[in-house]
Amino acid sequence: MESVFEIIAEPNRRAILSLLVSSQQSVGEIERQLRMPQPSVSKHLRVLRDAGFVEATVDAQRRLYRLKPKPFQELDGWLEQFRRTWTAHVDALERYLDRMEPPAGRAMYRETPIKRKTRKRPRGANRETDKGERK
Amino acid sequence: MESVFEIIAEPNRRAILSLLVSSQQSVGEIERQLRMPQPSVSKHLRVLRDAGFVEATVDAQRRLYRLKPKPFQELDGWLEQFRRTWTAHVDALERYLDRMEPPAGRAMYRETPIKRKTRKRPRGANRETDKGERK
DNA sequence: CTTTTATATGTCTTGACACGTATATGCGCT
DNA sequence: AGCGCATATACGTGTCAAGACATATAAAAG
Repeated sequence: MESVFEIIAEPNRRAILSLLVSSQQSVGEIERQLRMPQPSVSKHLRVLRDAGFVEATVDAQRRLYRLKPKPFQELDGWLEQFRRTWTAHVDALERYLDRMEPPAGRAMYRETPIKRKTRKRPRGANRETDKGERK
Repeated sequence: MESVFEIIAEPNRRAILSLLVSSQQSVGEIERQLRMPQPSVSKHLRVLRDAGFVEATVDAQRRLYRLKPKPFQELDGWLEQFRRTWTAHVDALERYLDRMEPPAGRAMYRETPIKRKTRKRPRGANRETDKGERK
């Protein structure tokens, strides 16, 4: 469970993180606000701490947890590569061009001779492209 | 399942998504580049399709998959709430502003410092110890 | 038509993980 | 000392999803 992606896949963990946005919180406060059993909270916090999402300072018997930025930056960095995919009109243009021509100069390292007798865009509607399967 | 976070928790799915950044790819191309069994690719693509990460067009017997923006936007929206937590770190902010110059820009950085006093322990705080049933 | 290519889906197994419950550790107070 | 509060951890259990393998479907090539 090493990757930041798996960490935030858990809804309760995301809830905890969102709680901590406003300010640092103790385990008990999180427990009350999320109405979640304390062992659950502690365990999730443990995961979050190990992953670097939060850190805790000791205040007597309680621990005050607060956010740490690095994993979020990592997430943002990953999202970065997709950003131009959705950034407004540029995206539409690119997709349009992509559809017009086969990936020519784009070849990665695996070049497969795609011989295509019939051209693309078969006239028939694509049925299973979207939903219904079941044959 | 079904949340975008769980979708991208899977490393192979993230690999597929990253592959599709450059251009649309057929299942076979993905299979070869990632060196993973074809049924695996198809299954992951199925999940990604259902979640709206990708869409496919039919080209004869093959399917050409390409990215769709919405789930990424959703992720970005979630990250938004944490951004001020790390905007103290310069490079992330820079990288972000780099992409944000066009008109219709959406405000992303706020300078409202929410400073919270660390609360001292509430004496005799009577919380109702809600024992409500969990989900 | 038969074979080959491309992709989808079904089934079964296995392993990870989240949860509940119980218990342990630590601290402050009287 | 003992008690109560706050948090952590250990254990047993059920669920769900990913992988492997086989098979189904569909279109193209021969």
